[in-house]
Amino acid sequence: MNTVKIKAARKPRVRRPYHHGDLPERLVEVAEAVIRERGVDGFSLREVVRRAGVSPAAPAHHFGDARGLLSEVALRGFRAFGDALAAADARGGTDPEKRLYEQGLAYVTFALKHPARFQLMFRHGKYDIGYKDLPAASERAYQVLEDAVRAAMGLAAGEPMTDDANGFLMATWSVVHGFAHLALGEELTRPARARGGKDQVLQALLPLTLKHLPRPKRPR
Amino acid sequence: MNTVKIKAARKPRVRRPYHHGDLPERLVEVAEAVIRERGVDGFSLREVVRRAGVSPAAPAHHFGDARGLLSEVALRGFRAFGDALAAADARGGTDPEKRLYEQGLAYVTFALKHPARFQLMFRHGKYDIGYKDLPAASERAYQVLEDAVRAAMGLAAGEPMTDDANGFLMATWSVVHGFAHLALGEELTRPARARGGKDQVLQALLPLTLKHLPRPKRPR
DNA sequence: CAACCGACTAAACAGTGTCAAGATACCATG
DNA sequence: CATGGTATCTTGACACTGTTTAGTCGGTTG
Repeated sequence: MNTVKIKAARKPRVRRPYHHGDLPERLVEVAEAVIRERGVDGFSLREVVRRAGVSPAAPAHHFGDARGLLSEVALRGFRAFGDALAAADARGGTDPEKRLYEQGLAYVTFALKHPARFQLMFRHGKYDIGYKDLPAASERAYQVLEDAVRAAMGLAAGEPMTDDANGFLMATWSVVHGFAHLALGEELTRPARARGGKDQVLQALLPLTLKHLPRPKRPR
Repeated sequence: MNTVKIKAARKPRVRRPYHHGDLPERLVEVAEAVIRERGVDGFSLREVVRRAGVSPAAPAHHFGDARGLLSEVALRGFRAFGDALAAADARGGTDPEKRLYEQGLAYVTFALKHPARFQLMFRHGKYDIGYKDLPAASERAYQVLEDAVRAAMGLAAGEPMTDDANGFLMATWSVVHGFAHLALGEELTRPARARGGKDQVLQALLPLTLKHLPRPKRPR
């Protein structure tokens, strides 16, 4: 509500906002709230501007179009995602298998705790894949996984990935990614299947699944 | 273009169509073509009626609203999907591991050969989950997988699924489902990662990944 | 033949994203 | 301190979307 207007006499070069405090920031927050409540498909730029109390054309100058705004949201999602994976990796210490397990746990946990972000991140077509340093943020999250895989397969940092390592990586990634999607799609909690909510999925189903994470060094 | 009008004097009870040959059928075909070309998000009911040459309100009487039409498309997708999995399962013969491998292959192949269908099927919110016998069709596809898992884990048909069996099932499902999603999202074919198109994914990356399908009976 | 009914059209409505003009508030400069 | 200049935002409009309402047509049936 209150627009901040104080503290204008610091440095002359700081780009201070306008009517609205900091509209771009506010728009991103509101956009995230909207997809949190209405889902990625339920997103509406007009709903965002309505909540932010500005005109429908206001976001244009900052983000271009709706895709631009969603790209910013996705970028932040990838940053937070990469952070979560890196933290989990560190939690795994020096044991490659533990690092991968922790990453898998964190992967699914992130997806279930921030479903809107996660679903947007993997819904190309809703945002611009090349937006600002989104490619870097996305690639960084990927690298966290690849590094742990390299350690598990005994590959140095510079060495090229072998076919085996790539297969191992893709299988690991696929398990956690697939589990996240299935859980978010309520596929795992149908009446005929196991029941329970998100907590049950995370605490019971996920560990049962992660027992079957690929193990390195097993030929044929 | 040509509406079929011949052969009207068969049986008096057959519900014969109207202006348009068979509009419901035509709408489903066109709808599938639209999502094939424009993606699930690019779907537009008005584009469908435009191509079918009817008014925007025409689908209402047959399918209610747009969700209804997409539900029918999804239903057919699940039927074809279940058929493909069952055929692959049969191809696996009596070896449980082979049955699961073939199913995994078929799962991803279906996703890459019919991306529009597949993506719609797993995009709840775009269609009605309880539409007609869609639940049955979806559950049937699931059962094909569960049956093979039961065989692999040595469980009889009536026996309840154990935690181990469920974990094994979810892990298997997650790998192929995740791989399909990653492949469709172009995540596996980024410049930094492995290159190549769909064929390369199916022929090179997928086998590398399926090597790491969960193996039954491995405790801890 | 008349009445009926399912299938479709025509027209309209509210909602969407985006664009072209214009107004406004801040900024640096004279 | 006044004065442009410019980034920021508003207003109004446009084309598009899905859905509803009322009406019309086609074919069958009593």
